[in-house]
Amino acid sequence: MTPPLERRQRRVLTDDVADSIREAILSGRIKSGERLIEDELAENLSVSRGPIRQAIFRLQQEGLVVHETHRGATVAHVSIEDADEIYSLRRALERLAMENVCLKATEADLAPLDAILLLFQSIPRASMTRRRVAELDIDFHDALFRAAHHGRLYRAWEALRSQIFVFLLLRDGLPDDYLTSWYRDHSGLLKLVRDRDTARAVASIDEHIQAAYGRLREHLQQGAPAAAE
Amino acid sequence: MTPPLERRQRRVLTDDVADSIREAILSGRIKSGERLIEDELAENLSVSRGPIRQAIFRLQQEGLVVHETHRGATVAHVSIEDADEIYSLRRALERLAMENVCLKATEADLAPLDAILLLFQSIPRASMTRRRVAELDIDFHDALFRAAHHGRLYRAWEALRSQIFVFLLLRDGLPDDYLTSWYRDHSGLLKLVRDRDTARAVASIDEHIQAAYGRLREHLQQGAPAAAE
DNA sequence: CTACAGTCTACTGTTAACAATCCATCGAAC
DNA sequence: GTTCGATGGATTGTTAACAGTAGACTGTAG
Repeated sequence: MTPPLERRQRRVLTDDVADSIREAILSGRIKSGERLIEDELAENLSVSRGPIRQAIFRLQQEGLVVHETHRGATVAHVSIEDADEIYSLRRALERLAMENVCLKATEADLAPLDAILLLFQSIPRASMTRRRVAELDIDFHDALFRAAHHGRLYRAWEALRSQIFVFLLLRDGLPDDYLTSWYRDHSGLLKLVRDRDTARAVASIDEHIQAAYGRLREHLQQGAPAAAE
Repeated sequence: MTPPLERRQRRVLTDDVADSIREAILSGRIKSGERLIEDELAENLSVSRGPIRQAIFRLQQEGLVVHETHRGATVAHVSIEDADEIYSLRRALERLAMENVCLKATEADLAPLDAILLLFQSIPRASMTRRRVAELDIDFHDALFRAAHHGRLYRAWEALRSQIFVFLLLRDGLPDDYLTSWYRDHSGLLKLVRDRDTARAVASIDEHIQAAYGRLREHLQQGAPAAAE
């Protein structure tokens, strides 16, 4: 068997820029609705406008940014209707992903999932932050999508990933039972995959996403609007 | 009711360039696997490399082009595994679209669908080309996705649309029964939507996509490989 | 005070020149 | 002959200057 070592994509300025801006948005340093001015960003990051523009288009593709011709880019709002769109699409994608994972994933594909669960357990609850859980959550599902061996599906997921991350960061409390059920749910999913029990795995992830959406809806409706205007 | 006249997005050079290159690929003027050289395209289209680059990234997003850092872009191949990916993802998307259409589409959203069916009937069979049917087919489904009022779903569809179009163009025959069933299938779908019969509409479009995939598979397996190397 | 037209500024869209990278070619060493 | 490393040309990544647009601002008329 040929070792499948892929050509490592060189990192290019646009990549760094996109990471920086994404991080600034996710960390809240740039707030929802705020304009992204190319010159300004170029100055801050000591880079010309070319890579900035490309990065902005990429972030638009990720749904973090809205771009209008001749009017510039602004950080996207996330309303409750957006949550509806995001989670309904996510549900369809994760179902398909799960089918493919059960069918095609090798043990090597599943190793990262184990690693994430292990990492989760190794972190003392006291030092577990909302952000940390969100990262592990996204990483877990990302690994799942990778394990599906379905390039186009993975790219559709990429267009949603950051937006989901935003929602995961919204809640600020970290109830103890949430952490327990987080581990139970995810390791349960992994177990079903290892059993290659496609039907139940799909049903289970469907339920998983729906539950997440339910919690989010509840939070959005009672709490403040999703993001400040 | 406020007239929902949206701000019309100004067309910008990148848009024209993307259209030109897309058309060149779809019409076969640039063949699968061929390189897209920025300078060359810039010269041909009398435009600088900036818009060319953006257009290439957009086409990559549409799946028509593969881009590698420092190595340039080439027209994507479509193999039988790609067909698998494309149609499985398409199936998931169209199901979700159909759900939303049955739930949310207004009569105004459905008018374009009527128009397409009417147009189909108005074209004499003798002058019906493979390309023409393919366009009507894509337009029909595009209108369906629009009617779903689900921005993110629509964008996921956009990332697939051109690739599906490529497949539709592959077959060269146009059997008479294909044309009859084309009309029957599509008008049947529209009828179910008008009845707001979500369950059957979803089942029906699912079948519709699966059948299309079946025909494609058959063609790919017996005929030549999907595209010349 | 409100509505409208003209100007002005800040910003995006576009261009062309510059820098860095890849890959094919060639030659030398083994 | 084959493998390895250097050289050069072709092509992409990056930059900075130029061109055009949208929206704010001013002033004027009603």
